[in-house]
Amino acid sequence: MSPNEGRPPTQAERSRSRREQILDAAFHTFTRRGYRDTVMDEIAAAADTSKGGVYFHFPTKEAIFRELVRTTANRLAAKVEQAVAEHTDPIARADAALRTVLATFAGHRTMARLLFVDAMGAGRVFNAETNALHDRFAGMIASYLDEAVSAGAIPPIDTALSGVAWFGALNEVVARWLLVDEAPPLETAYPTLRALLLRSVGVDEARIADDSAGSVP
Amino acid sequence: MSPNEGRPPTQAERSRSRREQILDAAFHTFTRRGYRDTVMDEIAAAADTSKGGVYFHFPTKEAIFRELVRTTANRLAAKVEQAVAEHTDPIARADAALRTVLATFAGHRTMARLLFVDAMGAGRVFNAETNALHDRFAGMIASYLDEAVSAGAIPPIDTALSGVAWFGALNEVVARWLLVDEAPPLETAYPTLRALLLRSVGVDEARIADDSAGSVP
DNA sequence: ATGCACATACCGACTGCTCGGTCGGTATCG
DNA sequence: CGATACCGACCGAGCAGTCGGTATGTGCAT
Repeated sequence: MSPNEGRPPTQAERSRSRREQILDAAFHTFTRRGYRDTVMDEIAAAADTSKGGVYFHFPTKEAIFRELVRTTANRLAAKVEQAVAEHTDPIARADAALRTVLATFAGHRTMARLLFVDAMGAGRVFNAETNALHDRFAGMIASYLDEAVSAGAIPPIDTALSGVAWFGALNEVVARWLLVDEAPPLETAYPTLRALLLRSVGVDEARIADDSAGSVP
Repeated sequence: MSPNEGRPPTQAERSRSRREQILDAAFHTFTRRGYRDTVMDEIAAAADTSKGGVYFHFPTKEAIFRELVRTTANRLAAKVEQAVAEHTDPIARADAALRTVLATFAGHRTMARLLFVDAMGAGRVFNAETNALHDRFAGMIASYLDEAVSAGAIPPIDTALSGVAWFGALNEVVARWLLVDEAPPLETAYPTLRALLLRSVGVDEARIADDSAGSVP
């Protein structure tokens, strides 16, 4: 563990933990109320501090939101890349990516909400951000598809557009799941979505039926 | 034409045209600035009237927006249904729907923006609205897919989820096109997207290659 | 240890501004 | 003379961000 155990925490430590606390509170508030409808006093209250306290650690509301989106996206991307790295077969890799995203979102509704609902609802200022975010994930998918193409697993296609379409399909399924009240578990959509997407890029029917899926933690 | 030509317009006529004028102005302002960033004074100015004038014809900002979304969605749905009605073959019908949406959006960037970008950015209040809108179009797609299934043109699949996925893919492609500055014409995406989507629901490769597409006005 | 000087962390009343909506008034039409 | 259409100054609520203040460390000299 850390080198010092039952010791009064230093100022820097307390400061960092306070920061995290505020970030956490902001995350929850943003995901519940959306960016624009979240009031700084609410974040402060949820973080058991005051508005002044929040503004001591962060310069603006926007900065908090940006940091949250960035780190959340990073976390997800890391998870996906890790899952993908466990496979070498290109189709299995694409498949792993899909499965990981779905599983992650299924486990953390709020995470998905922040990335895909609020990021849109945050207003035009964030369009560049959102755009980059979507590009990033669509690009990830496209690169896996590229691998699959050059490995001869699927016929040559417009992988960029396919990446966008895959992402869009995924996004919509997740978004629908987020917005509907009595939502059936997201994982139930996986087999169908998997088949749909793999078919769309011309994967063999035989390969699609072969469900050699590993489990996701 | 209308029964009376070079005659001073009646009060009711002027009122209606003023209403349209305001609706038009609101449409353009909403699509340029987004719902939240649009100010009533801006709408009034764009409509060559005053805030009071706007509020004479509409009770709230929200009412204007709702009406715009509703009528815009109706117009699009009508176009699609009309295009679909010209075909009997289920695949051709689904195809026509896709083509129409793409062509319509290509011709009216702003229309797409209102329906799919602003409707999300309008805040949580409109979630129900947006949800219903997405459901409506996903449902339309699903019903065409259902036809295709019962006609034996494609294997039995989860058409509801496929509709959602199709719509999501379409939506994302359009959204990307809307947000990128140097956008290549949207129609260039059509052949690829068509192939992608049709393949995803198991249409024969032969049928996909057969591009018996009619033209869209 | 004790006192002191300074920094860090935090507080909450207040400010300044934005913006949806109102209201008393005016003009034009029928 | 209504009624309908329109005007724009004004109201008031909401809210991001500020600022003067307090309290709690932290380093250092005595």
